[in-house]
Amino acid sequence: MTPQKPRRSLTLRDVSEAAGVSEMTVSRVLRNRGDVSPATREKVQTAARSLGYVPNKIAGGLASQRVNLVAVVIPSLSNLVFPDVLGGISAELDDTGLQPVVGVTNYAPAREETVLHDMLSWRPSGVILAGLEHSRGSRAMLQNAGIPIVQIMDVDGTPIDTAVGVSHDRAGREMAAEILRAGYRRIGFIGTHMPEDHRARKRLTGFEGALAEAGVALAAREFYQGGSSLAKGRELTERILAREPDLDFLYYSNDLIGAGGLIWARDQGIDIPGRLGLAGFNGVDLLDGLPVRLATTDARRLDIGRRAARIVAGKDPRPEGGVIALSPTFLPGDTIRRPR
Amino acid sequence: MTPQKPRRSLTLRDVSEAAGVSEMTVSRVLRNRGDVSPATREKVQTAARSLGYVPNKIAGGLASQRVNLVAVVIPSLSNLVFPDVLGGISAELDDTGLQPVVGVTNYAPAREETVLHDMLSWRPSGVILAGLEHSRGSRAMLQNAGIPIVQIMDVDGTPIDTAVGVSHDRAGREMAAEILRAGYRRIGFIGTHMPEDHRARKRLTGFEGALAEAGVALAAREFYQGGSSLAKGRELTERILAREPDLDFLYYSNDLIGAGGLIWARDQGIDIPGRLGLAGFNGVDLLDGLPVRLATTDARRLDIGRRAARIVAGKDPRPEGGVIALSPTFLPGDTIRRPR
DNA sequence: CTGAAAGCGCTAACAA
DNA sequence: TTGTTAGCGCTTTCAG
Repeated sequence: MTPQKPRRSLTLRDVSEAAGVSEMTVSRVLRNRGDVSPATREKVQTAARSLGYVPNKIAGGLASQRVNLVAVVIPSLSNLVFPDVLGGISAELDDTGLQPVVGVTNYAPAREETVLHDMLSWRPSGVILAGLEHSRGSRAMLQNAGIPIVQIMDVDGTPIDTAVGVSHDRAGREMAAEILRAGYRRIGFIGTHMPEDHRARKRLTGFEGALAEAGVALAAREFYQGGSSLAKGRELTERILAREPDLDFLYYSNDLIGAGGLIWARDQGIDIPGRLGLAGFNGVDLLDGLPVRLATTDARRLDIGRRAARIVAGKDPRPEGGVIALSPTFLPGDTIRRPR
Repeated sequence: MTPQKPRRSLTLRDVSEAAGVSEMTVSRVLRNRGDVSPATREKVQTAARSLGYVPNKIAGGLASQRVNLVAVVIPSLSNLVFPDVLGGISAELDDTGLQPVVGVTNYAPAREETVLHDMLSWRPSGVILAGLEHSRGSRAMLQNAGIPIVQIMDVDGTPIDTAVGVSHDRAGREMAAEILRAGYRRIGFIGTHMPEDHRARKRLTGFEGALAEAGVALAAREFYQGGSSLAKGRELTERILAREPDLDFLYYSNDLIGAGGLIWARDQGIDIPGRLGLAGFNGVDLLDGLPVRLATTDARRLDIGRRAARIVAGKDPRPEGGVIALSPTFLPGDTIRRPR
């Protein structure tokens, strides 16, 4: 009942001997495979439990050539964004016997390649990874893996196998349209300076493109290094307005710095959204309790996680053309004037 | 150079044939084990790379009885708290060849047991898990695993093997002392109603204990269900003050709801910290950009992750008595009066 | 420095 | 319904 700390772990053989049946029968009981008489089943379960047997998936995986792991590769955990995606993935994987295993790349392609290599060496049943841009090496590994590969978050590009996400170009364009419709014209942009954050880059490109089509140019831009935070948002907002005091709108590359800017601007007594409008990106509900809600675009993170997981799990078929494009949805909040 | 999608993955044998050496030699090169002549090494590496060979860790793990995985089991990812712990763990594991694998329990003991069972079935080299309270089944599994087990976050109790954390009882007591020293006397508490959040419970117990020793009783308390958010903090703060308008201090069970309360109170024009003092718990730097910094206790999350990882990795020895108690540190912020 | 043989703990496939 | 046999792809061990 209370086994001592064993020198080596228990094997099927130990259970088999304790229960007086073959290893194969034990294996069947423990996996609910094949027909086993209720009596034997009971005997085996009792034996396994009382010994404290924990099956060895390493051996099982090797024998069955099947591993119930799904590799999930994302750039960052501290991002407020990816926990939501993971939530969606876990929720859909929960009843499939598949288990997500998370790897983090810190937006570094070389690290992504290492992480992928490590995860593929466990022969997972599928891969979910953020983004459509990857090193040659990473692409080669993924192509050769012979398992479902779902690239998430972005659909502006060509997937290796399947992509589930939103168009960031479109998200940028639509935000530009909303801002122009509301009558703002002196527009500034504040974003991270990360060449590897392709989605932020695509949003900016789309944003500027749509402005340009309306004959409007970005009046100022401010970039920062390192992670996003409220503090960074305050600081950059102060700086950009010091340089260009007549800006009437600020588009932030994410909600967190946007919220920092919003808090600062309110503290300064700036009339929002009258004198100055603000918008972020993501739709993180962490910030819901602020006295004023920041305008933003919902990046559909939960849905993206769910749909990706459903494909990997085989619940949904691979879509026609390999792409599932969800619609980024504009959330007006309180920081953009209602257009007349 | 550009292999087609293979029906089965490549094996050592494929590389061995391509390079014209034994599988054993290939294995040696790929693991940097034993002596191999530079010429052979080169040949093998070229062959492996050009084929796009990815080693099979399932087979390797079975043969070597060694798996470079560390199971990390935590209650939640969305908590702002655990990403920091994970950061500390990753940082220390990075140069050890060990890889963290994260499992999430949602504060449910039954789920914890399942997650542990699943992770142990991969025969990891160690386990890091949050908390000292576990089901009988979980404890039995951990005791029998025969690998280092490090319980983190808490030290108020008896570890299975090793514990690294802060005393939440002490954190609560120390906060009580600070509040009393600053002259507050009508003190309210706002916290989550989670029987399984033992650390929050211990903080409250310590807090009330220290108040009682000074002859002060909690004047009001308010509990909530579900996750923490700024919005919940606003709402509960409003409610508790509606019920007990003469409270002069609010102690929150975490920074996020504390910040929600702070924002609401400032919006109401309440004088903080004069008329009302506030404090949270954790020291999450996400909130650093708020115009007023919430008083809190730094729970030493990063250090906890690092120290735990060092022990699992064998960089540090298991401490005398099995417990590493870090000091929770009071951060005064701007929401508590400076004592005269 | 390199190779051959044995086997890690389990499951697929078949036999009884 | 249960058992037997033959591996899964690697690494350990020992021999050259």
